[in-house]
Amino acid sequence: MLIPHYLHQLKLCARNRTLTTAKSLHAQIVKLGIAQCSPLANTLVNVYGKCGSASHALQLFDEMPQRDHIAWASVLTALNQANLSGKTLSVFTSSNGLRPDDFVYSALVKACANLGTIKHGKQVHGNFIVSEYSHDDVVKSSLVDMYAKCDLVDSAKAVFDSIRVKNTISWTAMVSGFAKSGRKEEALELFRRIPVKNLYSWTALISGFVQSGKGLEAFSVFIEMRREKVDILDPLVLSSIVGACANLAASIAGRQVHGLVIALGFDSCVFISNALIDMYAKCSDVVAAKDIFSRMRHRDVVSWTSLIVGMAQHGQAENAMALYDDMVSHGVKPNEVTFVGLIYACSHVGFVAKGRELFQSMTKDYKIRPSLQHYTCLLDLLGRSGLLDEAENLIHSMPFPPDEPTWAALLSACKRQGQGQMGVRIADYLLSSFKPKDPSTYILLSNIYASASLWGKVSEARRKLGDMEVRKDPGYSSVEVRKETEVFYAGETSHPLKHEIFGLLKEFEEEMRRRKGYVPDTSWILHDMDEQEKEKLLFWHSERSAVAYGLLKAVQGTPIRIVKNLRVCGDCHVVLKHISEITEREIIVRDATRYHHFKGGKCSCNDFW
DNA sequence: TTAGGGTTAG
Repeated sequence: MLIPHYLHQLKLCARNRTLTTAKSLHAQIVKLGIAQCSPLANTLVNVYGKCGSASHALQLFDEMPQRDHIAWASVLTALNQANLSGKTLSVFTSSNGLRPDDFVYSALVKACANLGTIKHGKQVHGNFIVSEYSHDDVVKSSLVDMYAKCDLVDSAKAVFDSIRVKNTISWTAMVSGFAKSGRKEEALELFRRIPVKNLYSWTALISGFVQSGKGLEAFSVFIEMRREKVDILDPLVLSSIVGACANLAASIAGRQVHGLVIALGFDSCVFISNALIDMYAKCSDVVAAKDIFSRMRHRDVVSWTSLIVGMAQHGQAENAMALYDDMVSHGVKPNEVTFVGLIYACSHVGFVAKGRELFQSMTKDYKIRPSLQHYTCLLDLLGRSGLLDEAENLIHSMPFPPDEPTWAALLSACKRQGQGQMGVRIADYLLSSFKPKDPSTYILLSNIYASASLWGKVSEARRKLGDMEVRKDPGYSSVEVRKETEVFYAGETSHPLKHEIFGLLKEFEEEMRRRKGYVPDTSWILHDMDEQEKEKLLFWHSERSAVAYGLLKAVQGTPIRIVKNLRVCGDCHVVLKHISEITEREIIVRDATRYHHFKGGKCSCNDFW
């Protein structure tokens, strides 16, 4: 009677993740001398895994005099659950020829999925196919998940089609694969065919859409889910939908979702609070982000990092540094994302020594290998501070081939520092052998050639940009005024308030020309047309109409918040600085890559974008 | 004993 009793108690521990109770039960089992009973030992391994203690599971496994397939499957699963899938594969390899059963196959496939090692994954799949378990639907479900996680959605679909009895789990794995890879129609079609949907299926579709940048689609599915009255028993879907608000910079929707989070009682969940910090920061409301952070009772590295990155992006470098010191003194270890934020902050205020120090500390104190992004951030910092040779040396010494943002960082540094010769040398290389894909790189190239009077090359850069223009999205900006969002497209002249908007912008332009010596910088327009036409295009850039509308309609004294799909051009950047000074209003613009807080004639990006 | 959904950069 003792053994069934302990098995029952241990299963309760596994369900409730109570490690202390598991340890005390383990001690009693040892004292009673029944620890060698293999169902008990295997269940203990399993419980330790579920409670997140891989070391206990592994120790127990090592001490087993005999190991059956259940023991192997339990320890491999425990290692997967503790996020140690590398160890899963090495423990299996050390088995010296264990023939996997269906359970072991599942654990191995999951390990490959977690690690993203498709080479191993295909090997395991091959062995599975020729094994006596080759018809097992559970293993096939994990294979669907593995291929989906490794971006081989068609392979996932092939395995999915071979599953004889599909259940909600296998359907969900496939829906998740399609949604994450941006295959919207297939994801939706498959989702509609799921006979019994649960919260996992809805979450898979919604989060997949968010991850593939389809925030609006995610929202419409979420609304449908609410309409269907699906019980939100756990908060995972909420963190995804908060993320959708963040990516869309949809602050009104974001606040509503925040309200829902509170109403459902998930506001003390760390994951959700982290997502909310990020959402408020991305909606340019750093005060609200700080408020969420300060109310949290438990914070993890993502909580600290989200706020540090938010501050860095909004030009609050000193605050970001102070928060980092605070984080370290709280004993929280920074991760690779923390350092991206910190070095980014340094580059915006020109803290060269601090940036170099952080870059070194990352490797020395925290054993984090710098990624290409860390190098690009450091390169930005060096280039911006005029240390162009050091920046170029860094490009040659880094252990990665430089990508387009890296070259763009060096090029824009050359332009800013007036290093025409170096700029032309790099531009020549890019144009002849690199094949940039970002239109803004061609604008940069064209500007560099123009300042060196190399007109032939200017037109070559323009021609290449022209070739890709067909695919370019039309520019638009949105502005939120009194809980309503108004969208303006570039060149749009059909708005009901067009006369008021035109009048206000004309007034600003005249004042800027008279008092600030403003001359429109038409080098940002690369179409072939006369100067007057170019100035007209600049005048109707969507962010200007949006700002004018905001100034006409928003509550006096409140900041004007703009979200733009493309990057703000250099001329609009100058104009918005002037407008913020003339009107004494704060204008906050989130463009495709950066945040700009215009206030009193200055911008938080320090004219670096 | 095995399979599905979540947060920070870009």
